[in-house]
Amino acid sequence: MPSHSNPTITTIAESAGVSIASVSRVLNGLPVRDATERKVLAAAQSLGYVPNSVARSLKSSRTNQVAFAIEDIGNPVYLAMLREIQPVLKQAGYRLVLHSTGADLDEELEVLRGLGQRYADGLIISPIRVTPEHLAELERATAPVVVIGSLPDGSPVDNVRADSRTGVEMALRHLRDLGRRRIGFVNGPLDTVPGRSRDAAFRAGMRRWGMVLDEDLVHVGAFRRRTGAEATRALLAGDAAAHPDALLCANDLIALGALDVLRERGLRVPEEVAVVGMDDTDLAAASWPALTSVSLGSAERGRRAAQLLLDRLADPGSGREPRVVTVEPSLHVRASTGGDRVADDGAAPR
Amino acid sequence: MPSHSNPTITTIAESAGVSIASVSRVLNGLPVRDATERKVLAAAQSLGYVPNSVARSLKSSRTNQVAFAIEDIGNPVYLAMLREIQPVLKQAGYRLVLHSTGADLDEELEVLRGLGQRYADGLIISPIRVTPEHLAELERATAPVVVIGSLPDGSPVDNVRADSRTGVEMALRHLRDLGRRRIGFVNGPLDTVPGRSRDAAFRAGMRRWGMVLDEDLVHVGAFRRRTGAEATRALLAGDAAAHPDALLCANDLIALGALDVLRERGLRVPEEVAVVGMDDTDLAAASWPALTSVSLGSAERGRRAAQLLLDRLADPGSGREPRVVTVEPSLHVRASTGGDRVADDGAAPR
DNA sequence: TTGTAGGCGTTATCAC
DNA sequence: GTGATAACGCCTACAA
Repeated sequence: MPSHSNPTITTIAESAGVSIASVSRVLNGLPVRDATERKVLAAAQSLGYVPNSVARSLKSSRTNQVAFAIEDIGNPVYLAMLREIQPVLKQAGYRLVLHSTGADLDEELEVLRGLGQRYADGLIISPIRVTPEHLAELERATAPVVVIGSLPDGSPVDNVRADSRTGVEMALRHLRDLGRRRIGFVNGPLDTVPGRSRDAAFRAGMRRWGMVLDEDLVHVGAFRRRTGAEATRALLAGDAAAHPDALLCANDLIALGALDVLRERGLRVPEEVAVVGMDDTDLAAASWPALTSVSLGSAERGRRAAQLLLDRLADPGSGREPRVVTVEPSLHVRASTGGDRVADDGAAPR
Repeated sequence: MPSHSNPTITTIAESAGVSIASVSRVLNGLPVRDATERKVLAAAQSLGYVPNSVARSLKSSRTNQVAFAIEDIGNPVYLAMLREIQPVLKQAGYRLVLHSTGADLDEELEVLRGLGQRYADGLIISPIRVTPEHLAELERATAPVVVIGSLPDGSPVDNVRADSRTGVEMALRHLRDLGRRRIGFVNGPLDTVPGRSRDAAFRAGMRRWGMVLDEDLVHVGAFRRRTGAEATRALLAGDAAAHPDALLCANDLIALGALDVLRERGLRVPEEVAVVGMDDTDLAAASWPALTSVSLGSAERGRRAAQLLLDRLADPGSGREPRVVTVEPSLHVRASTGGDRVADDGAAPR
């Protein structure tokens, strides 16, 4: 039965009748006489020795931890990132420290500053908004940081971006090819990174494919189901001739709300109104009709971010140029725009 | 501009012209002469000093970290736990280390053993299966552990349980009250904790409410959408008189698969077949018809587990009896059994 | 009030 | 090959 207090190399050294240096050597596989090795291993075994990672970290100044900071893990987009990041880090021998900051900018900055405490060797962060304070903290960060989300050119850290512009273009082109011309757009808040970029993408995309943008068909609310419902009600309020024949929703939750109201009004989807969501979360496949959705590649963004960070960590000779990676979007066509009616198998088994 | 190498209390001491002890005292708010305090704070400020948490941990033998280990964060049940655990720990000043073990029992045991490395002050774990090895490791754990999921009586650690028995009873009673008698059951693997307990709960529940259990209406597969679809097809294969008039599905994903096939066959839900899921995930509200689902209180289980652990951590005088907490289930009635047709707002905004 | 010194558990550099 | 011994950065008796 192993003793209950924690054995250290000193304990083992005494027990085995050697010096702590020899114990350390054995435990680290350095050359040692056979007999010594045996004695040490036997003692370690019988005492139930486990190396203390904190002491190791102090000596090596490496924690073997990487932090990942996001606004809310409940958001499927961040969850998708996390699911990719986790195994990549584990594979490389790093533990994952998870920070969920809430919609609080200060907490986000706090995480950035917290790096100075050296509890982690690096950080992956997907900021809600990028303020000058963010850039200042990134500048002075004492450990490698990778940012998921767009950063101004010339920013000092590695950066993994989505391409919502192209993603929205794909969706609009799909709708145009289906003969739709009166495209409604339901967005989240314009003072968030995704809200603003999706708004810009919608405007650019409409122009790109030569469609007329009717401001009456553009609604802004929250990234929630309720917004989708309310906006859709509003869009269906006036003259039928003015109704949209397609809706682009800035995320899947909004699209679900839109579907609720279309169903309630007896409008057929996609025959009368086609609906497209964004982010391609599990909800898209769960809804009925299943939702066509633009994927901005969250999973891949997570994976790429983790790889960039590991790369930095592996190469101590830093000073390299910050790298920018842009992940390709993709369009997943399902029943809500007339695509495949066979449901795909959801992602998360139990 | 702060120097780029890391200032330590030694650096500050030199810069301020005092001893490291004084620096430490100032930083920890111990009584110091005013002038000293000023000098030290000024030096710390201008050098951009941040205390090194590793060194602190080595000295204090507290890491201010808590580990949370689950099979897969993609599983909404574990995600719900995580979402509750995280803020509770943060509030108490602990960082969260996340382990996703995959379906691998060895990795799970590895996490338990890893506690010996002292990288965390405590652990919350929700094991896939509880083997004798698990119990042995729990016995010798060097830090407080809380297990989410049932443990044999007399196990040495705190334990937060679901009550699937009562949850299933609620669902079956609901179906019986709707006049349903031929209840089908679609389950996941029987060699998993949830699979086994849900099977037992179904059998007990049918007995409890005086309904006849027809083994032909019981199907076992995976906890996936495909299983729901396949089982439902099989259940609808024979004589119409033998078809079930209600389906209890062991999780929401299975229920979605059942809905797919019922829709494909033109069977009305709930009029011809009522459907109930389990776990009450976001998918339940997203589906159409929205899914009635049994919640086993994952969120609350997470919260309670975190509280139990904090409790242990706060009270160094340990040796207290292990505590067992059982969380009440609840039934969320929606359209798939004739409940409210108004969709609720999904959980995760963006 | 302040400084010196020892120790938390490891690793690594010396001599022997 | 092995054993003292000095760090790593911090806290804290103890002595001044």
